[in-house]
Amino acid sequence: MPAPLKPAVRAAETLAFEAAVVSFFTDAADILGVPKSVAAIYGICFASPEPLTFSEIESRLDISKGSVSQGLKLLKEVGAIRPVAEESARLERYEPDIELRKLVLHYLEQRVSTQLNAGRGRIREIKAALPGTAAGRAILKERVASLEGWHSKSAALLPLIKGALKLTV
Amino acid sequence: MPAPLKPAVRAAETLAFEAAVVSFFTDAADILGVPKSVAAIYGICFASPEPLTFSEIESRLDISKGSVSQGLKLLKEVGAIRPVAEESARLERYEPDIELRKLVLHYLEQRVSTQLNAGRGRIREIKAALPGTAAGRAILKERVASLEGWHSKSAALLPLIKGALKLTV
DNA sequence: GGCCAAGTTCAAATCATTTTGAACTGAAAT
DNA sequence: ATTTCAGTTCAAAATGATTTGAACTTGGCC
Repeated sequence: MPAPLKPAVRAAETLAFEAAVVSFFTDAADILGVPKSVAAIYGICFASPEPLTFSEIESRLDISKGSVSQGLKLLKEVGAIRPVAEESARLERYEPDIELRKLVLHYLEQRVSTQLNAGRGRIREIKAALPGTAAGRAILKERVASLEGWHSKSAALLPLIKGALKLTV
Repeated sequence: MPAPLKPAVRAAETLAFEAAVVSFFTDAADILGVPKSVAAIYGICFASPEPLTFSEIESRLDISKGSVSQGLKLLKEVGAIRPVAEESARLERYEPDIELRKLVLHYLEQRVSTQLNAGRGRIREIKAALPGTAAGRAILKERVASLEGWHSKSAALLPLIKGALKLTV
């Protein structure tokens, strides 16, 4: 029976604090475009002053190993958490990148850029062949022009936003 | 056997055009935060120079009456389409609000504002009780401050974005 | 009134996404 | 060489959101 260096039972205030932080992130999960479990993993790391191991994350959140593994993988790829270099330790520990911008950039990259690029092709198709009578085509032409306007304004804005995120926040 | 004023079989080019426009919007559906069927309904209205009736929408998209009913309801509420005033006609016809801003505003209102407000409460909770040792609390304090910074910057930005959408686009 | 056409409602079915868990891999410990 | 521990993989289960369809309402017309 080894003496527990770290009590498995943690203080009630700590648990409450963790719950509040995790909720903050899981509530935001769909705006950030990540599954709840991923937001929760980020949250639990955020809520701990010491970097956490895989199994600490698993037990504090009570989610499956599979989810922890996949979630950590995504968060590492995106740069939202990073392994803490600790020479001698055999278990990797993770700490959050304290700025949320990595998660936001990931979202912009995945969702917005992807859609803008798909849109570019669609608009080409659409402009290529307006059907119908002359009168009808005139109306459609105007609509498609407004679509194009939207599209190109968004496309122009996106890099600016990305740039702003890199600087500030 | 009544003479069809409007042929049920429409030109292939028209069908292709509609398909391209509908795809444009259904691809964008999740960025806009609406179900695909709703995006499709908006798309089919957008693709028609003449305003469409309920049953035209239903048959051109081949979706159920239930979905058309719910989709039109949402789009009307949001102001993304509007009934065309045509004095004598018994069937309502709908045309798109050609600016996409209604849909975007709806999204900002629903998702972003909601989350920002929920976040405000959470942050209060979180700040109220940082747990742990003094050293730990110092780290957490910094993290929470960064969260708060994010939150308040987003909250400040949102009305500006809404305002910009109302003016331009 | 009774009937039909147009649209609404909502519970059940479908579909997409996320999560689980059990089998597996690899690497250290004995 | 075997055992054990840490983590990965991926097919199947669970969950959550969307869509369907059938029963129902409403309003016009005979």
